[in-house]
Amino acid sequence: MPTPHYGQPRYRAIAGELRRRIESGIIPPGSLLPAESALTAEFAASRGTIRQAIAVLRDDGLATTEHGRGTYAIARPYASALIENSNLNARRREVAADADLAKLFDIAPGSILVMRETVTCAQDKVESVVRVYQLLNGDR
Amino acid sequence: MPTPHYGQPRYRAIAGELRRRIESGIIPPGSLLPAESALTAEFAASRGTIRQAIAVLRDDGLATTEHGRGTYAIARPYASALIENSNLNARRREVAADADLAKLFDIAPGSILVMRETVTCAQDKVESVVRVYQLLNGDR
DNA sequence: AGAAATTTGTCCGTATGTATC
DNA sequence: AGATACATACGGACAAATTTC
Repeated sequence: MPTPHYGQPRYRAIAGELRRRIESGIIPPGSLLPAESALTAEFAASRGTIRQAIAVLRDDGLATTEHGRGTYAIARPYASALIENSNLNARRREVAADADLAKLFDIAPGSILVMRETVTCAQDKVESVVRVYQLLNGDR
Repeated sequence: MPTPHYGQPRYRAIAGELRRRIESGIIPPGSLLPAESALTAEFAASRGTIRQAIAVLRDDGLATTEHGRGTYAIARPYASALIENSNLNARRREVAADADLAKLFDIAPGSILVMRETVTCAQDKVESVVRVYQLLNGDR
């Protein structure tokens, strides 16, 4: 199919469906989601779209993914935040501006900023952590 | 989001930022750059734009890409000298690791890290603040 | 212990539609 | 009109971690 993104994109619809299954217990916490290949078949979507949907779940803290294993459902929709994701690059968070950031952005300390964190690894070790702070105006 | 390519197109600005990280050792030679998806998130740009930026790096001999693996930084004996971003201010500080950083680097919270802070401006306004954290000693 | 299958990670190329400069 | 950019979506291929046989 082409790409008419009327209303809701497909990956969001799929993410919503998977979210329902997790939160309703159809996919119990700690269990594996169906493999990407299975979801591809079930939703008749491309793998990229499925992976996008799963990324939404990860971003919402509803799932974690392990290379070669699969994607696990997570119990609490919140609170785990960043902890399990240290092996994954780029996460978006909203944080309070510290004094320095407040001064730079010319905002009040404690105001909310968007932070994106990227981890660069070399030889199994964390090489550097990059944190990008931005105002959260027109972001999606 | 609109498309204000004031002066410099976005993909060139991103290429410039990545170039800086490579040439400054933030992304050491031989290591992998963050994946396209990670860069997409960090720079809040579309995949096409990120790929364009990486293409610039390849073209400049600063990176090579391997199918299925990723994009590697390449050691460049030359100094950049040429390219842009005079509106970039970087400074170096030593800071204590917060809980997240400590976990990522596998060090004790409160340990000292090097932080380099870069402020990028657009039209007199602070657009984003980038903080790069690295270990003090065993740097390459 | 080793090979094969499974599964996720990443990149490649392409395509459509929308919007702005 | 053309260049830039975003968001979405497809299909294919190779790489790497894990599991299974």
